[in-house]
Amino acid sequence: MRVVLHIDLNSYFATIEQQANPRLRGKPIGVTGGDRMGRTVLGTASVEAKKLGVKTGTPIWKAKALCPEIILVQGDSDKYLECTKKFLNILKDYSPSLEVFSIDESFLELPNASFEQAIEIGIEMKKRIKLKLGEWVTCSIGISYNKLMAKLASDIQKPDGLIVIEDTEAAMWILDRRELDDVCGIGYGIKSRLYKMGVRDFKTLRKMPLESLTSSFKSYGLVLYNMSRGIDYNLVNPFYEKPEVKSIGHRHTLSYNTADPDKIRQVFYKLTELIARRLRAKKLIGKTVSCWVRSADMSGEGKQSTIDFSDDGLDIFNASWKIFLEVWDRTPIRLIGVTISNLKSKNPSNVTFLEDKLKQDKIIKSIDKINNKYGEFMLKRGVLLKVQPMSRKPNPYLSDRRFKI
DNA sequence: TCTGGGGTCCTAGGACCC
DNA sequence: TCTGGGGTCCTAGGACCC
Repeated sequence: MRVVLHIDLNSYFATIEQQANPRLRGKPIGVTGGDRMGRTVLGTASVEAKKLGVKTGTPIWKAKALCPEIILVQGDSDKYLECTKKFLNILKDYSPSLEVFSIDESFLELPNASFEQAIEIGIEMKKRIKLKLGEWVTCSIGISYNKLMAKLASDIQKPDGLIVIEDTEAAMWILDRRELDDVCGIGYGIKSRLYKMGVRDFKTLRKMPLESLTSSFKSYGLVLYNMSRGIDYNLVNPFYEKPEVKSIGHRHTLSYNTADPDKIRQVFYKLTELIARRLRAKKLIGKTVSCWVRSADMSGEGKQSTIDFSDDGLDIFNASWKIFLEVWDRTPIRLIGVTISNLKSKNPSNVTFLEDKLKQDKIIKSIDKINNKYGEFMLKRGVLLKVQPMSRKPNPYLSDRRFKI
């Protein structure tokens, strides 16, 4: 039996702010991003604010309406990252199998541990987190036999919880008392599709034949089928094996809707330059530029196109602006988003690896071609002589680990 | 005055090459 | 001249997470 912990820092940004500033403690606070007015939403609501119906993601104007005494605090991402590092350093002590799920959530797998030992570790962890990050910083820990149920378990008791779900029987008992979208992997879209099929809870979902789920949801049908039974085969992905970023993007909601091309172009310049700066900081270049536009009625449209690998803001601007002009119907727009994906390292050593691989691929192809034509043995020897100098170097693609570092 | 901003993953079809 | 099938790249679109 696997033992997986999910550790969730409660109202993270808010508790960090309350820890840093005693005057905020015990009060409803909301942590905001950039601007405090207009069309922005809360990054985090404190426990006190949550009690008054203000949730993370509530628009600021609405938070003020629900809770006029709410104190808005400007968020400080550097501070949170520093705290997260301390948090992860504590978790690392218990197992190398640590997956960083987000800035305030992690999975930890304890090989060869019992649930009793996991509970002890959980209690100790909580103490150490408070000691290191401050008395106000609490976490909810879920312990179970897979990631799905560990995450659900940590959600049950907030703040400062510790819940264990030991087996599938307990899992199903709990699932039957939760909403479909309480589970990680079911969001608004899938929930409403299930509702239309007459499935409103996990009990009913469990009765659905696998075939009818796969016919509606394709491969995700099996995931749903398993979910309703508390089954989840996903492994904990250790942080040191996590691949590099796959895409870098920015979106921005304008402070007011506009159809003024000059204003919009200014935003594009800003977004694309920000993206390019981040690419350069990570020594990456990207190939696919996507642009997404949201109209005043919240409907959206987007497209993508490919460019030559680049980390130049102007290249990204040109590509995204071109897409925008194709997509834009000249009505006022609300949001602009630009993302670059298909990234690779600008690092020359990696580029030579890449070229080596391309060359090797070509050679392998020609070997195969010749062999298919003339038979396996005779001609292989001749071609292999040519490959020799190249294959003396270990192929980095044979070892995942090497390639990722 | 409804609904931010950072991401990831998956599917499917068409183009193109061998 | 009429074909199969595998693989890769590109694009669109959908769904999910925090």
